[in-house]
Amino acid sequence: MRPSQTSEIRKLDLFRDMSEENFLILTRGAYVQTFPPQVELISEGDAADFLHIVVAGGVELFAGWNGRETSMATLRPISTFILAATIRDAPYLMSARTIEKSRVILLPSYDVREVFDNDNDFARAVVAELAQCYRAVVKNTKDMKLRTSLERLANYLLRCRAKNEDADEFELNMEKRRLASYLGMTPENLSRAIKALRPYGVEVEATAVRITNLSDLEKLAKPTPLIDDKSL
Amino acid sequence: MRPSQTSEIRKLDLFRDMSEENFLILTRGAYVQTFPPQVELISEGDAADFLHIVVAGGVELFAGWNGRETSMATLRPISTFILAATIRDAPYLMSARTIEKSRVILLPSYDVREVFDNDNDFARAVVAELAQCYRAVVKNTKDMKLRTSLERLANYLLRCRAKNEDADEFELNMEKRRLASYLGMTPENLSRAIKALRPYGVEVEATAVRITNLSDLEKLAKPTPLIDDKSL
DNA sequence: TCTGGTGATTGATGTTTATCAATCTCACGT
DNA sequence: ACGTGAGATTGATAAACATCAATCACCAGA
Repeated sequence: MRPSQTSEIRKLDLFRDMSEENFLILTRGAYVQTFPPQVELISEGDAADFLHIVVAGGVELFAGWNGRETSMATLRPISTFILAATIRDAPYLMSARTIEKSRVILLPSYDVREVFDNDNDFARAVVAELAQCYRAVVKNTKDMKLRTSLERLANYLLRCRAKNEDADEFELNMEKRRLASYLGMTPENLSRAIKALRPYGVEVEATAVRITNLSDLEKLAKPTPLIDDKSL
Repeated sequence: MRPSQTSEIRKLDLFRDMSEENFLILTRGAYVQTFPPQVELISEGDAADFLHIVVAGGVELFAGWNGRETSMATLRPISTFILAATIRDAPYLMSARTIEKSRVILLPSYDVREVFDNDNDFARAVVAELAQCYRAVVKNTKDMKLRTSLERLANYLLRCRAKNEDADEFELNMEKRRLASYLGMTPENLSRAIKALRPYGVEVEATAVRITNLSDLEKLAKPTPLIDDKSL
């Protein structure tokens, strides 16, 4: 593994405060691989052999049961995934696939656990990361159980807007079928929900979104930091 | 704080490997309080001033939005709750109320974070706990998004059966209205779902459940460790 | 023992959401 | 330019689920 290939993950909160020595242990057995779109990187139920890090492209986490499938999250660089399974040495609860051409770093779980056992700062960084992930999933559960699909879409668009520096025009960064699955609805229902938001000042054309009446949309969406604020 | 009142939490994974000295720091400012039923211990949005531990009774975690409310989890002794908020010094994402007369230990978040910063074993124990909680919420999300309400009920009953040493007769340990909310349905819908499970060998009378045809129920429920196995 | 109140159940009805089928759109390779 | 195919949209229908209203069952307190 050439250092140049792994140095870009050094700035992640998870690795920032780690000694160079331990970082080398972590990366000595690492792979960097580039995958085409739609490649299944991991399958739920498999042993967690590697901690994955997307450094370019995009990765979808999804889960299936009884012939059904649902999108759980979309990861953009630079993000780690399945840290919990790696640390606990437990099977993956979710599958992962590339959604476009992507570069992924794979750190052997064995090495991650070794450094975790010996590097106290790393252990604390893992806590911060896991606590963040945990809270994100709790917020997601609240979104799912407390809101209708129309309200979920409205709030999703407001979150996108916030992520784009409060720009009233932005691009959806995923296919509508995947967005629908992420929001817990069918593609047909998403189409209709988008039309239903037009009276609230939302114009969607292909992947381009324009919000023309923020206050009306917010009156419908009723966003709250306790569900919609990513940093909280 | 008399040691006798806090010694019972010593056996929790979270505290088991901690030095006596650090345990004393953790508990020197602790409160032990007994609450009647239906007392709201914490409200979502509040600052996380204490790490809570139920040592007797029962506590419900719930969340609200826009006049709606949903049950997120039921905690039985001995369980900690809102560890993530305590560690991150962030506001609670969920509220908590007693569901019966309960005894609760409150450890000041400030002390928890102090010990967390100084005790490496405790930091690792926190990782284990958070990873477990994270995976539990992910499983819950999969349950919600991939299954119908009938399937969720069927699998819930199978999980109850497993928790009761695979006994085919057991008691529901919560009110039906709360179970309904936890499962993401209305009380009326739960009533009908229970009736709909009768052809699959499920008899429910008040809180008493009897499973008379396990294989039929399992054929409907299709349980999977990746959603239903608590230890995984 | 009565009685008030809370939760559970049942039936009737309405809303939301999924499913199915038929286009429609558009990027892509030939 | 011309098909081709995957995703998106639309309409019609069906299933799932919520709501509303009316009992019913039960138990804690007078």
